[in-house]
Amino acid sequence: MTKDISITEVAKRAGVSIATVSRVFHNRGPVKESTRRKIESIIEETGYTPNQLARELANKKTQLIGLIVHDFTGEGLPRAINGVNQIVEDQGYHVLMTSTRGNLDSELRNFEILRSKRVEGIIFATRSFKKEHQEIIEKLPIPVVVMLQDTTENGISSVFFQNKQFAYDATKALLGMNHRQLAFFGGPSASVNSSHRKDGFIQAFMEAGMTPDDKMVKHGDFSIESGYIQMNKLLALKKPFTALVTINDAVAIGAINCLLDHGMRIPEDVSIIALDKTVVADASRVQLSAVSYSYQDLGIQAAKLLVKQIGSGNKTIEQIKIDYDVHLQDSTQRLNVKE
Amino acid sequence: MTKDISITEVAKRAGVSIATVSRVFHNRGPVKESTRRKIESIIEETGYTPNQLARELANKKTQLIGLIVHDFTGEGLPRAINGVNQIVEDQGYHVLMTSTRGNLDSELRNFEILRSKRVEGIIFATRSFKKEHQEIIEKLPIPVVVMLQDTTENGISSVFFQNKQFAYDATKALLGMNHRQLAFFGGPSASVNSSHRKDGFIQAFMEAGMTPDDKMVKHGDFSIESGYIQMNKLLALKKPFTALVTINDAVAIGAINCLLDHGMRIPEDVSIIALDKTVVADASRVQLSAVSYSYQDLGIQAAKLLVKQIGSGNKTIEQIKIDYDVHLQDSTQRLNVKE
DNA sequence: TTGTAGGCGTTATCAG
DNA sequence: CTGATAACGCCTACAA
Repeated sequence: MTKDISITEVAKRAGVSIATVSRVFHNRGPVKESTRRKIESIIEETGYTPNQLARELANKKTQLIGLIVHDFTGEGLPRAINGVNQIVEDQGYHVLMTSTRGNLDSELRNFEILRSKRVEGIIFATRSFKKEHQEIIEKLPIPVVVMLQDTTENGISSVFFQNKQFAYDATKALLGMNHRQLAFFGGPSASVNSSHRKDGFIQAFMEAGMTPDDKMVKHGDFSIESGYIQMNKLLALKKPFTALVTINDAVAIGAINCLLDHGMRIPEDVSIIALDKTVVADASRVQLSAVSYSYQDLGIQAAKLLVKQIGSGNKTIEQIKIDYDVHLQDSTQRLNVKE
Repeated sequence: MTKDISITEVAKRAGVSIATVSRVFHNRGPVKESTRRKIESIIEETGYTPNQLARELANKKTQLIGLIVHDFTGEGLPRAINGVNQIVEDQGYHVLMTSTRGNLDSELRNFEILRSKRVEGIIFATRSFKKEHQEIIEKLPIPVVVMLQDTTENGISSVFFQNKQFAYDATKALLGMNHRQLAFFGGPSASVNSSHRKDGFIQAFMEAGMTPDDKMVKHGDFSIESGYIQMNKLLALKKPFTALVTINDAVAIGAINCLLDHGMRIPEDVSIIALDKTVVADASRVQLSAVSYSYQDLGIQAAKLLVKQIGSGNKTIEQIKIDYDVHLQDSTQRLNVKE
């Protein structure tokens, strides 16, 4: 339980001025070898650590970046946060974290709080980007990078997944395997990412000259249980379908479990492709065909972009799209066309 | 892109002294109504936000707590972090987060960094608590709470799960169902928590008057895949067993999938109980019997304890054990004893 | 009701 | 080589 000691105290004990102590501590400027040693030994025995607050006040640099997220759970976000932290620490920055529970007021307040803490930049992850966000960000004297949403139109840099694009690709893959009766299990209808994925699904569908049946497009949340429930409802409709696109792997597993419980087989009876692949996918008894993309990379790119903007001082708007892969494994199968 | 403005600047524009501006901003002390309005309008139009650094320097309070974790991923930790953040923000504190990738040097360095940032307390989550940690913590002028390990013996407050106890209870439950040939799938042998759970398993086993067979105790990691691999190895031994205790639900699912792939049935052929229940458990086709405890609560308790210690200024050593439940569901079954 | 001034712990500039 | 001293932005007596 050593108490914190100030540079003045060290100087006093060494019988020198604080300027000299500072020089010794930072190895800069000339110092006579004997006094240097004297000071060093005092620093050692007192356990002196410079007060970063004072230091930061003096050079107007906090080496802090702020992070605003809904919460810290979920399959992907923690990985993204990890990516952010990794990059940021490598650059000598630290992360001040805040969570908002998705509450708009809380989000806006967090921008204020982080600003008053003089963070040098902010990474903001949100499920839905609103005008209020844009307004507050515009007034901020520091760069902001949005994660998970494309905010290019709002004049703000962002790093995000290509939701519509990969949903389109995945759907095309199913169509290419001769499937024509497709279902889609989305997330909450309020989720922007979910609706973009739905858009991709529908676009591929329509380009194939078909009109999607509203009844085949369901909404739930991102959980395994939700997949199970949605599938139960779908089966109750007694409408034929040969393939399914799900918002993520958890929902796919729920759907698969439900199908298996009804005595159906994957992929013989139904082909399934998931639009997100996390560790949960490993739990599937059928190797899941899925679109995958790296949350870690999402965080890394966001952090790199932010640090770059902090360094260059300019706020040019950049847009970074994270790559994805469509992996076809055992849960999808070519449909034999019966004439 | 409003620039940050200082209190001096506001005072200048309002034609008053900074003391008056301060009074207005904090609503304290008497201020003439007209000058108050004048100042308020200037604060409004300049978007003045007090510089927390300067403020904190002046009152020697940062309202910051530090968090040191291995990384931000995993099933449980993000929930714990969420719990921490929730409590801490409610109390007007903020969290400075650092991750160490399990590297000892990095852990020690993070203590120094956080200290120099003058956080008022630290929450440290680690997989193995070492002497080096103890030494550095003892020298810190601020309270530290360790999460996930019992560090009472090291004279440091901690909040943790009752690993040995619940492993013992779970094993007893199986023994109570007449199972006598038990296997145990642990995590990495270096994991302290894993070895405590193994201890509980072995103790229950020995209390029943039996000696555990080393071959039936396996080590891997915490993943679904690891469960699958360990089960494959176990089956290769061709040793009979009727029940299995796994380090967590993911490993249980891997083991179950492997058993199902070998044409065996759960729980008819093997009863399984997992020593941790997270969202992954939902993916199991057989409702998993498992021990469950709240990671969120772990974080909440740790944060509450830390805030309390910061407030009271004393560093009394406290120990908080998180409660658990043993839920017996469909993956375990009473064994019919054949005479 | 308002202003002055010292202090918080550093950094940095400029004399000695 | 070394030491004053003015910032940095704010708080808080204490004076006026």
